[in-house]
Amino acid sequence: MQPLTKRQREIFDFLNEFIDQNGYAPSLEEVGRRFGLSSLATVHKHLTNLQEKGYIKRTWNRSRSVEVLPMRVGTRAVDLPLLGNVAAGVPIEAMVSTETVAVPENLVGKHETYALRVRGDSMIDEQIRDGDVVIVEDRETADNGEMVIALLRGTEVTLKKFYRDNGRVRLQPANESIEPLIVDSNLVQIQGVVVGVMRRY
Amino acid sequence: MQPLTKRQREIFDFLNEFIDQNGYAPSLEEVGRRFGLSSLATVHKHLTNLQEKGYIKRTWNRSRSVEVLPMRVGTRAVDLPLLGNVAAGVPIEAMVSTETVAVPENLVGKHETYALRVRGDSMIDEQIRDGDVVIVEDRETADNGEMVIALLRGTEVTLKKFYRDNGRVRLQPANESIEPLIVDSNLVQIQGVVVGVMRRY
DNA sequence: TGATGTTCGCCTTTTGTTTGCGTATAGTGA
DNA sequence: TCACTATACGCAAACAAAAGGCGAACATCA
Repeated sequence: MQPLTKRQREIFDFLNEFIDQNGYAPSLEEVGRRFGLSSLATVHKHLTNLQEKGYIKRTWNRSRSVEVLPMRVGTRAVDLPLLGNVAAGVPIEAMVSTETVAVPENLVGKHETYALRVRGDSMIDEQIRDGDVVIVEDRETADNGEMVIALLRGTEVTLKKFYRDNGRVRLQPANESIEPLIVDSNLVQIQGVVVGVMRRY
Repeated sequence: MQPLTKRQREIFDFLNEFIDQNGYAPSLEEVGRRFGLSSLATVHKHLTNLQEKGYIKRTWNRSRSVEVLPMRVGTRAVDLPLLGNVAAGVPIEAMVSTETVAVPENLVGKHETYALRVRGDSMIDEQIRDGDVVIVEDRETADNGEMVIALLRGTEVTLKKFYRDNGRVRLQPANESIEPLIVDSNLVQIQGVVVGVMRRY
């Protein structure tokens, strides 16, 4: 990013401060007053320079439309909907609020993807603990060993590892104290496959 | 999201406050009364502007149907440098390549932050497995129970949980089969604190 | 029917844009 | 080193558009 002149730096800092304090951007007149500038053209030119150097963004001819651009331009992230909580055996508990989770886009594939918060320690043997967020890809098929969100007999929802066993399906829990489940493949419907985990301390 | 003008900000703040307090949105008349506006058209225009800028949602011709949309924050991700591998007991193995990891910015605090790939299962009891990426905040102090990157006697580097024990320091491994380490606090130097974990399947 | 939201025309104030002109300053090529 | 040039920085005035406001008529929902 291009370096700023002294004056530009001062004005840029003021913009930051003002927006942070008031929740809206200053008008040209307000910027001018702060720096003792009697002409709005001067202010206008400064803002244009700041914009050309990539520090701010403006919408043309809109009042107080200055936005400060974040300097660290990293990779993009995707906002995934946090659809609900998942715990072994209990149906997914839909959430009321429309919460979302920011996820780096390299974790997201081409399918529809959403997030679920894990409740309980039923997946502890797979190093997934209470409170973790799992990233789920919306798919109807899974490969052996993948962790899936499975719907059993149209009611029970679980998070288990998936194995195909000649005609039947084995759902292996990730907790020693829970027995694996072997059922007919037409009784189990896969809702999604876990492609990632995130935890925050 | 487009920035607001002064007036729009005031009205938006009032909407938030009102909904928060009453559980339902104000009518146009109520908004107008609050700001001393005699014409409902004015209020209506303001709400339309707020809607166009993406701050609120309305259902057409429905009473008190204003909803405040959740702020689009943290949609960005930051590229953190993947500095190396960390395993219990072995010094951090610096990586040659300048690899980076995309991390949602709400996982990153105000300190310098970097990432390390975990090697081995020494942290398995903390649900961190081989191959996981830990997000580390560059700090020199830690609170009890935080997971730290610690440098012992200037050579040995480990990832352990940190406890202060009257003048001494206890470093608790996250693997039952490894003994805790109790040392003088001047022998251990904290290099960073783990603030997050990410795994990819 | 009463409360509420929508739309229209018209007005004033606020704000941003543009043009023209001038000075100081820092770098550039001869 | 010196003229040349580009850029930053500044002023003033004219202009254009958005933002903010009014009242009245109209539509819609419960």
